[in-house]
Amino acid sequence: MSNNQFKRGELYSVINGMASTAVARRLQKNFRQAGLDITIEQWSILYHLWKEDCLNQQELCNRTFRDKPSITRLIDNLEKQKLVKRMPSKTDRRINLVCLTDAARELQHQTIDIANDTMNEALQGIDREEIEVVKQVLQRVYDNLT
Amino acid sequence: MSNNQFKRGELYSVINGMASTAVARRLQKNFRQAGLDITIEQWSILYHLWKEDCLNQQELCNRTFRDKPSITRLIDNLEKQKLVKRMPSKTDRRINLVCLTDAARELQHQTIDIANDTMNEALQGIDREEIEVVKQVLQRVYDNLT
DNA sequence: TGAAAATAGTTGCATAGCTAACTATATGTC
DNA sequence: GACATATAGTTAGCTATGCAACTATTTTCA
Repeated sequence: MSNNQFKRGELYSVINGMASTAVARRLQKNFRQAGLDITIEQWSILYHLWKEDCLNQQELCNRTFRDKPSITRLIDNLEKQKLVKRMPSKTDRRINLVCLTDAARELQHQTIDIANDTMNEALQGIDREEIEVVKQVLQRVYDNLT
Repeated sequence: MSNNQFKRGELYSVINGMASTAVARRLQKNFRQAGLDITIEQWSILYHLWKEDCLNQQELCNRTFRDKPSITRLIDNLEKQKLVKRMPSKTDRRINLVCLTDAARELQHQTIDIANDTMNEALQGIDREEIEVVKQVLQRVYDNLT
């Protein structure tokens, strides 16, 4: 096979594995070192609820790019840890609203600095315009496939 | 919290979730539609072996950014499907060399077009320089954290 | 109004991820 | 040569992911 044929595969490798894995692991490690018993996946759910509380599960699917069973189980685990509570919607009985507890609101203050520090570390030496390009390209990749 | 405080988190969200999930799912779907019973994770192992056969497991860890137990199980599953074979190294008895079978070599031809088509679809409307920026930024993110 | 289609969420099953603890072999040093 | 240390790989336990099939509601429309 020519080298050319592997260019795309290599890019797949880059987009899919490397950076995201490294960032995720570092963030997880930094949470743990701060004594916070929370996974980055759980954090990413809380992150969206901190921006807008009491989203339903489908909305969390859309915003986190996960499927419904994944959200069901993440919410199960977050409920076990008393960080969120499922509240049945009054207008549509199919819907669960996922609402933050006080404990989760407290967690926001504990994690936001860790997340910012981690991303600053990850983005060291990369300038604003490059970051902008990455965001736009990844957004377009996503749009191309959905 | 100010909007500013969430900029980094948002970028994390973008790098970590969106594009990579979308590409992975599409690739998986395209494999399945072609009747290929293989996961993208398994494919990514084969991808490295097609470039260089008979790597040991630790080397596969390094090249795929996975940890050792993950590789152990991926190789377990690939062996079950008769796509690779563990060969004990003759010079160092701690080491397994992971070598392709004929079936896996055949699979290369069946999957390479699917992978290329998928990446072309994903990268539609994105020009070469932008792709270059993304690759370099993600590489630097990785380097910053390792 | 009543049957079909759409939507929200759950459950079962398989794969994959991470950490920690473990075995086995190899290396380095006194 | 022997003991400490490093390295390769495996196992166990938990969380997370994806798909398919399922239940329960709501909406659509003939």
